[in-house]
Amino acid sequence: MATYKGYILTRECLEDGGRRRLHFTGIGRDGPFEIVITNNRPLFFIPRGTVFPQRLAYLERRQVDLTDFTGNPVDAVYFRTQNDLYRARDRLKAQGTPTFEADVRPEERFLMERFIHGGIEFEGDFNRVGGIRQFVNPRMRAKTFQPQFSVLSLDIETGQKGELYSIAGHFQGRPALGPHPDDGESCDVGVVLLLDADHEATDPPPHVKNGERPREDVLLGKRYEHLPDKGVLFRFKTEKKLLTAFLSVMGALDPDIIIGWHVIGFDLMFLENKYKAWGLPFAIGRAGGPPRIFEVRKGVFRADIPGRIVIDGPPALRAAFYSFENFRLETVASELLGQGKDIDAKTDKVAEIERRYQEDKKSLASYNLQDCRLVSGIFSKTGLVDLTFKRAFISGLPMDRVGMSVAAFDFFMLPRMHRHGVVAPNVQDVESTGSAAGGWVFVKSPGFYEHVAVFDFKSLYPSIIRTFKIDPLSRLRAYIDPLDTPVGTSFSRTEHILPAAITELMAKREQAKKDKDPHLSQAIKILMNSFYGVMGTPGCRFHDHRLPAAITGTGQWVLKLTRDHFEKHGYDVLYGDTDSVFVQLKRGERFDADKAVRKLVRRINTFIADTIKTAFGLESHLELEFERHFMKLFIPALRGGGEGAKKRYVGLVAEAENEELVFTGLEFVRSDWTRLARNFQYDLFDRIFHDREVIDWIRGMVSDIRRQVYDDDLIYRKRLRKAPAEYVKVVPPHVKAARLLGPRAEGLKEIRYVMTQRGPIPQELPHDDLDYTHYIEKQLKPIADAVLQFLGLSFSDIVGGRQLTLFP
DNA sequence: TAGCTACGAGTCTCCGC
DNA sequence: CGGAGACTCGTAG
Repeated sequence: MATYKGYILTRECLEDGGRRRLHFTGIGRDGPFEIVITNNRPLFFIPRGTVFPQRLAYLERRQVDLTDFTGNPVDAVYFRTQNDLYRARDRLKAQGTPTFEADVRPEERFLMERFIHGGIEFEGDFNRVGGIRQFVNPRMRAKTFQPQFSVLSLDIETGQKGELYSIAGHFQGRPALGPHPDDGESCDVGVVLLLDADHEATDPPPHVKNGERPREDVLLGKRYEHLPDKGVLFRFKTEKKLLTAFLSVMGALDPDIIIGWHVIGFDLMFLENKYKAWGLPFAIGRAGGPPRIFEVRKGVFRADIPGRIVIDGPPALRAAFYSFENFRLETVASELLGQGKDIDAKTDKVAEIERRYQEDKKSLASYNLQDCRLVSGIFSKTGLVDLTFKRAFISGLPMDRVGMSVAAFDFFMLPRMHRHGVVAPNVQDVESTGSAAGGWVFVKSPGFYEHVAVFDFKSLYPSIIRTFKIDPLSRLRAYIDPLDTPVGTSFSRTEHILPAAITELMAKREQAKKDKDPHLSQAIKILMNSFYGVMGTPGCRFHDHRLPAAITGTGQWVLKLTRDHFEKHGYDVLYGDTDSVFVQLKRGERFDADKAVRKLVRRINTFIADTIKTAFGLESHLELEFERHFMKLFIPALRGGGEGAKKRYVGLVAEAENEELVFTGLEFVRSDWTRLARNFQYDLFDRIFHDREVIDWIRGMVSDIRRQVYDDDLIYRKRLRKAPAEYVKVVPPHVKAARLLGPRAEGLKEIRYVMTQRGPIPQELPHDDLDYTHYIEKQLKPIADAVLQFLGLSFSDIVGGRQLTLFP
């Protein structure tokens, strides 16, 4: 028996005819493998002493040294199949008996109990099944392994009547078969399969049958044409031949990861239907298996493909906190790569695809392949595959589910709770225990300030969890050596799980920063920050609102402590939000601010550590950091009155040669204000912070608006969170606009509209009667007055009141 | 096939006058 | 007709 290392890509529990097995697919140095586990039995827990209902099908009931959350002992009950388990759970529920952890997916449980985060070392013999090495019940243990993924960027073009025009793929990695099948070198190649009834067809590459590896070298087959940039084009007389050839291409390239743009909800779903319509198996999985594609929520799709992972560009970018004006491929590509598509946004995309298909099929093929390359480029530039891998590596979740915070918490917490003798309830049985307050926000007075230092606590909530031992176990065991948090709720000083985990994660994160591994660092940050959130939702089996309440309440206490300390030492603390304080530097400190803030940070951290030591007998892991120095800062008043507004400010940062305006919460950063307003606000503050003239400039803006100079900047953009007809209580302007689109508004998620004499009108409808007065009054005036009032000026005075109140 | 709360602004709608 | 409050969205952290 040999030992292997590898990485698990997919995991599932398969069950048919009473036969049940866990199925893991992955890749190692020697290519793909699958692991089948047949000797694993599903289980849940029940209260000890429970009497089973009649004819309950189970294998074994065993006393175990575990209790539920209330400390009552439980038994483990084992079943032959998952179906037996679910039936038993339901029958027990019907007689009022709770079950525990009956909803934990068995394949996840298998991995989490072994602390396997994808990387494994395993020992056993294999058989070749479907061309893939299959190991049955090998010995397995966790072992770090980072594979070189092969990635296929996939995109299709379709006709208006639902024809499949072409399938394109840009492949990077080591193909199963390819230009260099023997030496296993990495390659970079584009393939387009094109429907062309008139062209003399090339022979389709040989179909890969189930259980067989392709014998031909598809990419170097004899009859193909070249496309720019290492692309090859195959033409097919019929859709059926094209679809068949695509299976061969998938078999030959054999990618680990499929990427694309809405690739699941559009491309894969479209293809699935096509294969079905032609009576062909949609066998794009490893060893020829079919994918399962489904809509998880409205507009959110998932694809489970045997042996492969699908990562869709837009949701993956969102999860990594990228933000763009919109998530169209051309927008994101031009932003990240500085290039657009072959067909630019202004032309009618559908018509252009149609034209190319009719007149110049080869150019359609190039276009199709170019989209694939754009997606590849976006993934490369952002490192999305690596980030996704690192998130999976840190959380234990599969790469296509890394965003699932509750699942990540389960994966971490369940096995550790078991080792502390506790089992958790089913999620279904969790009820909300109440809600918790959040962060504390304060603001002193609105207006202009100079030399403001911003400090914030590094990972505040994770540090609080670590310092005050806040987690589900320490709450359950609060009777053992208790400590009281500043909000009163008590926790055990000695019995806890999360604090040590956070200590470890923070250390790993420091190391990742040293190692220049930003994705690992980001993955750790995301996971640590999710702990607080999940404990506050009844969708998490460990929910107890006292946990997040203790975290946020302690956060508020720490922030107040910090502010008070600064004030006691004679500083004005102008503003604070959750984990930050804005401190006015003293006159003497302004010229060597670096030195001053270093000293302040040292002093406050010592003070906080001393306070926590004295008051709670705990070692502080809180760390205030210097964040930035605003040369100038403006805090607006509430629109309604004299108070300062929270979560809204703009500051001027100047470091060496570089200067930057930082807007927070203001119109400039809000996507639902017009470009006119956003540009106006930026330029206005740019002028004011640099003591430049504003009065004539504002007058000029106003007159230019009426002279139609800014007509392209007058578009409002707003999301529609419901269908237009579903807004029954109030009908806001963007909904009014959407309704004018009639059936065209179907499924519309976002509307762009302009304000006309007739009211809001969708951008795509004729509008030659723009309401300039509206834009001056509603987009310029409020932005101007928010700051002018502090300069003894007013917008109306500047532009002349009559001009505003009189309709032209 | 469910992380959290705090906050501001604009507009609409209702209600009392 | 004016004010209050609800609704909706987008944002900070």
